Amino acid sequence: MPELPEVETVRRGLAPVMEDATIFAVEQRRPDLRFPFPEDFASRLEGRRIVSVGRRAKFLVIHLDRDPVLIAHLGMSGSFRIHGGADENIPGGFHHERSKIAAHDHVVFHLERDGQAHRIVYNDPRRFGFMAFAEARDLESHPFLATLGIEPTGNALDGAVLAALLAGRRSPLKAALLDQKLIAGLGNIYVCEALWRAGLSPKRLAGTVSGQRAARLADAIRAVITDAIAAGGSSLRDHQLTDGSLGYFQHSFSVYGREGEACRREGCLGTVKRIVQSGRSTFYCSVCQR
DNA sequence: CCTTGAACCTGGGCGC
DNA sequence: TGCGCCCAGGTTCAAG
Repeated sequence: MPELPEVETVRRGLAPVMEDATIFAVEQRRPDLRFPFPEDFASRLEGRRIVSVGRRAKFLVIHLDRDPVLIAHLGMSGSFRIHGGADENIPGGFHHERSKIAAHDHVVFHLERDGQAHRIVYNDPRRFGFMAFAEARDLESHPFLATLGIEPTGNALDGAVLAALLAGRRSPLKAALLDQKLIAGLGNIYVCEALWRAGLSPKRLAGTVSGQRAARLADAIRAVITDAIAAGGSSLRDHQLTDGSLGYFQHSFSVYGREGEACRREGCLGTVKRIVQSGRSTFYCSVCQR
């Protein structure tokens, strides 16, 4: 899935088309994804104007001109595609059969903006993604968002904050960084990459990271997220950008997916290893990550 | 409370 | 070629 940089890239692709657009029809093509769609999903969206397309951790948060707020998660394989513009039908000329539906296209949002029609298509082969409604005034306390920790973007995540989050934790550092209650938005790829950049072992006890180590790790986390967003995210398997193009950050991976290759750190003679931690692959160099 | 493991799905790649 | 197994960006839930 899409980790934070991929979701942010998707958000930036959707915002120019969705913001200020009116939703004039929603095709919901199955009753559920990971969870059932909310009651009256299509009808509660139809007729609404989109005010903003935001993001919290890996969740897209779409504000409308009145309740509900639409929360969307891409799961492991979800993606949004934008179709249309000048050649698209506009309200009144709208025909369902005009939608060219591909396998696993689960939701089609028909939008009208500045007199032009657009379709936003949500595709998700594995259906680990989901969509939900929240009330704007209770957004922060919605079950999906209430427990999320600090965003790894911006300057809020520094060494002292990170050390406080990790203090006393008995789990491996890798598992702690994946915990969305502590830092919200990191996933398997960027945790591996940040640990390599910081020179810290994924197996180290989380609670042992403090002081200079914590400062280095906080810097590494912010840097890898910033770099990945700047590159338009990573493209793995079926993840793609809203225009169907691919992100480039995967070419910058230092350890992820590089099992058996030489460590890329200057002067390090180690080899990238793959181990399994809590059921998921960890890639790291046991020589320079301690 | 903390931590771990199973469950939810489909599809691609690989070895036989 | 076909089959079975392993693997894949995440989150929720149950149990220790």
